[in-house]
Amino acid sequence: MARPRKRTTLREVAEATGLSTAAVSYALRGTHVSKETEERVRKAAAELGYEADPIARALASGRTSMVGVLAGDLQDLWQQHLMAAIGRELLAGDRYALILDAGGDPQRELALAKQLRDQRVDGLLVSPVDPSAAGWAQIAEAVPVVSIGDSLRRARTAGEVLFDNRAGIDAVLEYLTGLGHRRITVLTPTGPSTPDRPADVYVREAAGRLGIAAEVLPCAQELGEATAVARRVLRDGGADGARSTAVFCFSDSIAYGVYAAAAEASLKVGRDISVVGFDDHPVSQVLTPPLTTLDWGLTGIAEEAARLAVAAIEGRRVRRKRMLCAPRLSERGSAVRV
Amino acid sequence: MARPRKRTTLREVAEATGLSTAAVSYALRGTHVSKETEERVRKAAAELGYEADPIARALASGRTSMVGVLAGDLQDLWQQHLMAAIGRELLAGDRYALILDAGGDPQRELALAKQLRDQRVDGLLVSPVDPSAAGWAQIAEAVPVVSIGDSLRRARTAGEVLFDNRAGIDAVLEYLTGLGHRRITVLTPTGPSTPDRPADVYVREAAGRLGIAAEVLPCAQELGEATAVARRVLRDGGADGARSTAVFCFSDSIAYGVYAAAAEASLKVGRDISVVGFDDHPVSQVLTPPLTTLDWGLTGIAEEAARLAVAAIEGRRVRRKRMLCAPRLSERGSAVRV
DNA sequence: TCGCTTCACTTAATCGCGTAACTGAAGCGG
DNA sequence: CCGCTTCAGTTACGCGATTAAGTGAAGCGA
Repeated sequence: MARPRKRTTLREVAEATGLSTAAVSYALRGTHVSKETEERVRKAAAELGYEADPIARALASGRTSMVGVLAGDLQDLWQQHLMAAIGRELLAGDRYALILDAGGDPQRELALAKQLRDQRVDGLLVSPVDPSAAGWAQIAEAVPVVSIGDSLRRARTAGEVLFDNRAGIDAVLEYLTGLGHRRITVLTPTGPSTPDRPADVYVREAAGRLGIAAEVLPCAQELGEATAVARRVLRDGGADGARSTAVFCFSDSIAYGVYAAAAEASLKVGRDISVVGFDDHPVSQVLTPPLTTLDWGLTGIAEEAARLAVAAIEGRRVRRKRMLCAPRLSERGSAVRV
Repeated sequence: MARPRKRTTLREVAEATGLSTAAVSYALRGTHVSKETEERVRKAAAELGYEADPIARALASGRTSMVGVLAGDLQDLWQQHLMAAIGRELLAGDRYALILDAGGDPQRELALAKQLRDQRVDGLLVSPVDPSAAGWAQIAEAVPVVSIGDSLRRARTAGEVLFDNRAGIDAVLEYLTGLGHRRITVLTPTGPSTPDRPADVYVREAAGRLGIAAEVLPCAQELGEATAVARRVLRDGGADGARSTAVFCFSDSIAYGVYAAAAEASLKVGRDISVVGFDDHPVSQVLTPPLTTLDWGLTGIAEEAARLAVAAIEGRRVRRKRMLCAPRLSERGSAVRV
């Protein structure tokens, strides 16, 4: 039998079995027909190599078996890591994960989200660039959305996996204070529009409480730029000219930039300068010294996000739509007593 | 005007303008109609917030504006990096990149490729797990496929971006030999079925020519496993009990594992042991010491792959369907004279 | 003025499948 | 034996577009 040029359609199966297309459609779903015809249809379908066209099915039924996964910015190593984990998690549950990258652009983020919705993805996981955008509302009412890392406050989402940033910030600053640091530089990633992440507020609060000085600086995720910023920090010191003894980076990527800048300046991380990261990327353990950072349980995050999405898709109620991840300080060698 | 519950359809625009759906369809494409009606239709469409349903359009026309990007294994940091770069590249050309992860499974790889084809992606970029699978042929005759890193030898692809592995291997082994190394361990990533990558052949040839001993060992990409393998290598030495003075890793990920194992064993990379990587992941520059590795020009790869795919989609002929990337040895601090 | 082309649309078919509504026969209790 | 339910299919329509083919009017040269 020569390989068919075009794909086999439902109609062809129907003709082969002498049934109507409807009967075949029902049969393949196992409802509405007798056991024998179902068997007969299945056999014919297998012989003809029939597989339902997902596009036609999506148009008719409005459903697919795909889940959209929208990354705010795939430049960020940790997001790459997270997306890969989510993809695997969903695939394990027999759903295809379509991963898209908004490239840090809020406009594009919404455009892609709409595109995904229009593709009839059954669910949408998003690690948002701009969680406060109004556009999320329209999207969330057309498809179950699970957000990761931030609440989409203007939308009714199907679930959230959040990080207890305050706890993480407190833990790190307390840890550093305990090691004797009194002047700390904090590097926070800043996309084009993240107007409402209260990270710097938390930092200031904690610093006040602990009686230490903390200077918050924005810093891009991309390694080259992060290195450039770190270079300035290590050279120039703070606003008043005094140099920090520790740098607390809100993403491990940024911390890598600090490592690079430190090496350039012949400063040894874990001796001349202390560095702490924020999200435990796998690479962090192989640095010299290994990066002290926060472990949020990536696997758990991916699992939970997938679980929430799948539950929403299947119309199941879940007990808790919001998971708040607690950080664990993964103490390695990059921060030392001063 | 209340936000419409459902999306506006072509028919609604037609009714609003008193035209037929066909006229509207033509008008929006700017063919077949008068200037005035085109303008009128555009205005009405904008007012009603009409956007064509991509699913319906795909069913009717068989086209979308999406390109599938299939990663062999997103565990691999370099592939994460590559996929992100490709995604950005395509997005810059106004096409959506759907990134999928085969997770290193050849079966799944083909299944996902078919899924993508059925989604009517206009093109497919793939960094294959199993380039010799017969299934690629069927896929490539339904959609233009551009492969990256390996030839899909059983399929007629629209283009290829290959790496001159032999040149890379020669360059590294010559470099290491020049530094005085005579016994080198080579760690190659081995998925479930990569029967036909002649890397070890190249290694043996080069080793013979250079008069050195090279032992080739398979090694997973994942950092934990890579570290475990490296641990054994550093402890046990080669088959005859002698320890290599250099480790040549066929991916930077694996090299990171060697760094970790070396640190555990209190060996200093770039002094007690030399390490060379293969693909210049951004992180490689921030390691201590920075990893000596091969630079294949990632940006160029992403650009070229996207260019080939887009050309094929638009039916343009390209002069050279095959690009062979030459490596540049990026000499940093991890390999030293012995 | 006739016939032919061009223009500006409309009609209608199609893409491949899902599903509500209908039909005819069988089963069955009363 | 009748009316009702159930079963096993069928008919027919819808999903929301694209697009080939058809149609009537206007334009135009001879």
